[in-house]
Amino acid sequence: MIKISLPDGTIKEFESGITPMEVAKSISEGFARNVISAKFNDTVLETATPLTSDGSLILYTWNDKEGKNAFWHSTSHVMAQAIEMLYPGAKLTIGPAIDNGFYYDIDFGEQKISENDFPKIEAKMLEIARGKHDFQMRAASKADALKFYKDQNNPFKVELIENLEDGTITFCDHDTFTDLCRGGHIPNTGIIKAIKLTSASGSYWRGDEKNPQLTRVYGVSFPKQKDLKEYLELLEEAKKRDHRKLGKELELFTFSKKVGLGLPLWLPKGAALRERLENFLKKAQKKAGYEMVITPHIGQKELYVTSGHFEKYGADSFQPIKTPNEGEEFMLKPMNCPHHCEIYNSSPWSYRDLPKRFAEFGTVYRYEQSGELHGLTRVRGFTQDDAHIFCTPDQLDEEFKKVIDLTLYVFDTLGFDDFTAQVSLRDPENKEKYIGSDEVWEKAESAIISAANEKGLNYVIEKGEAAFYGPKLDFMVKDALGRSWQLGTIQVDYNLPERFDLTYKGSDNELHRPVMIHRAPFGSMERFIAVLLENTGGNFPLWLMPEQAIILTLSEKFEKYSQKVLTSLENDEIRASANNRNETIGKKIREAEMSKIPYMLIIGEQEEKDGTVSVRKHGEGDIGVMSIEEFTEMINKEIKKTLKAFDV
RNA sequence: GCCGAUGUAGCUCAGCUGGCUAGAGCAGCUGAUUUGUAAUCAGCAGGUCGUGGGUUCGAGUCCCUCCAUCGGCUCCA
Repeated sequence: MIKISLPDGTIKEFESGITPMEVAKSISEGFARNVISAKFNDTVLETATPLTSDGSLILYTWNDKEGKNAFWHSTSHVMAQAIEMLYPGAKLTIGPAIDNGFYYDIDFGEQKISENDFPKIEAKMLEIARGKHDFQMRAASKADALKFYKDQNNPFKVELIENLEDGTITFCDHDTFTDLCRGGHIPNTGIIKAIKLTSASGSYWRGDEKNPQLTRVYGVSFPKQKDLKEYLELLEEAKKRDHRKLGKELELFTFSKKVGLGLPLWLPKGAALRERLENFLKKAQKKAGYEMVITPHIGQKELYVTSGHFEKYGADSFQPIKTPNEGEEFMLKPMNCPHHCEIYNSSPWSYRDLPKRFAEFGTVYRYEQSGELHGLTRVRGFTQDDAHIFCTPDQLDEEFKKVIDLTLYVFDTLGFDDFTAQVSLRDPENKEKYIGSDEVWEKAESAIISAANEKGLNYVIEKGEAAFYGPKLDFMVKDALGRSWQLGTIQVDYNLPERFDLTYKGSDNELHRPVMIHRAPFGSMERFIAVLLENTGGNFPLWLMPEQAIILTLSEKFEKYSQKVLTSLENDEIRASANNRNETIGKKIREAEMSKIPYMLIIGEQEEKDGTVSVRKHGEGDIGVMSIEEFTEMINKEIKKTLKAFDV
C-alpha cells in the first residue's frame, strides 16, 4: 500500500501501482473525465503512469495551466505526426507548449511550407485525434535512441540525445508516431477536438543565427469547438486594441517613409499626451530629489569608446557623423549615461553631496535591425525618462528601494497592476559578453536581489538578460496579444563610474568611487504609451485624455451657449471642444463615442434656458442634467481620484 | 538581417480562372434640412492598383526585382 496526499490535504491509501487516473476515478467519475494531466512529487507525469511510492499528487484539468500545457504539448506530437505523414523527409527538432498554444520547429529541407498548407495539416491532425490513440511513454537506451534518429537521418534529435544521460531517455508513442520526449501528455488524442495552426515562421536551430534556419509552425488547440471560437474572437478584440491602429484613429502619432523607418512623428494630441506624462513624472521626481539636466543629442565618438558602448555596439549603430575637420567624429547618442557621467565629473563631490540624481527626458537613437521595428514599441529614435543616481556604496540599497517605490507609483497610477518584475542577471556561461570583474557583478546582482526581496516584490530571475555593464530589475507588461515588453528598468552599475573615473571625497578625506543607478520608470515614452494604449484600448485615465469633454449642440441655434460652456470649462482647465456642426445629435454622439471622448455635453433649448448641460458618459450613456459647475466639480474629483500624489 | 504572409482612394474593403473608361461604404467638399442621446438626404470630388522590370494583342489580376507592413526568429546599451 502507498499513501497519496492530495491538494485538499486528504491522504488516501492505494495499492502500489495505481495510476493518477485511477486515483481521479476514486474521487469522482465526473472529475476523472476532465483530468488530463498529473504531477507527482513535483514531477509531471502521464495519467497512466503507475505510482509506486508515497507522495503528493496533483491532478490537472483543462482549466489548469499545467493541464493546458499537457494538452498543447500533446497536440504538438499530433502535428508532428501529421507533418511527417504529409511531408516525408521533414526532420523534427523540438516542439514545446507555450503560453497560448504550441509550436514545432521542423527542417522541411527543400520543401516549402506556408499558411496555405495549414488546412490540410489541420485536417490530418483532426483525423489522427479522432483515432483516440493513447500517449504511451517508453524508456530507451541512449544507443537505441541514437540509432533510431540516425536511421531517420535526423541530426537535430541526435544532437539532443547526445547531450542526455543514458538511462534518462524516454520516448512517447501514439498511433504510428514516436518522438523523443520527457513526458507530460494527455491520456489520448481523442480529447483534442479543435485545432488551429496560427502561423509559420523562420527560427534558428538552438536559437543561434549561425545555425540552420528551421520552419516553426505555431498552433493552438482546444477540448471544445466553442473554445476555439472564443479564442478567435479574443484575437479579433485584441486587434482593435493594437496601438498602431489606435494611434492612427486617435491622431496621436504617425510614421513617414521619407523621414525614415522607426522614427515616430508625434501629432499634436500625442505630443500633448506625452507632455502630460512627462509632467506627471517630473513632479514625482522633484519630490524624490531629482534634478533635471539637459544634454545634446550627439557626442564625440571618444565618449562612447570610454563608456565601452562603441566596442559593444559601434558596428551595428548609426555610424559616426563626420565634420569638416579631418578625423573629428560624433555619434548620435544611443544612451544618456555617458553624458550624465560627464555632468557628474564637472564638479568635485563630497560624500555629503551624494546621492546626486540627474534626470533627463533624453532622446536616443539606436539602429535596430529592420525586421525588429514594431510600431512604437521598437523604434530607432525614442525618448527615455532617464535618470542616473550617483551614490556611495552605503546608500545604494536605500536608493534602489526608493526607485522601486517610484516605479511602482508610476505603474499603479497608470493602472499597470499586471506586470512581471524580472531580475536580469548576467549569463554565467558567457561572461565575455559583459564588462567588469566578477567581484563587482556579484555585488551589483546581490544588491538588486536584496532590494527586491526587501520590497516584497514578486520577481522572476532571468539569466543572460543583464545589460553589458550591469544587472537590471525590469518591469514587464503585456500588450494586447500577450507579448511581454520591458517598460520600467532599474540598473546597478559599478563599471561606468570606473571607466569615467568618477569620484567623491569621503569622510576619511580620501577619494572613493560612487555607485551608479540607471533607471527609467516608463522605459521610453514611445513604448510606454504604446503599451498603455493596448492596455486601455485608448480609454486613458481622465487626467491623461487628450480631450476630456466635448460639447454637442442640438442645432446651430445653440452655438452661442456652447461657446459660453466651453469658455467656462477652459477656465477650469478642462480640455474640451465644441461640435456645432450642422448634423443630427445622433451622429455627433456617435462620432464622440468612437473617438473615445470621456464626457459628452449635450445642449439644446432647455439647457440654454436653465444654464445646464446634459451629460453623457463614454460607453455608459446618459447620466443626467447638471449645472456647468456641478460637471466641473465631478470631473475634477475624478481626476484627483486617478492621480494620487507621490509620497516620499 | 533571416523565414512566411500581405500591399487596390485619407480609412475599411469588392474586383472570379488576365478582356471595354477600376467599384462600394465611411471620412472630405457643396447644397438642402435645424435636429433630444451611436450614422438625415442629395450632389461633387478623390486611385500612376507599393516600386521597377518582364510575359501577353491585352495585367490590379501571371512571373521576377526592390520597398514597406504584419506574424515570428535573432537582436534589444
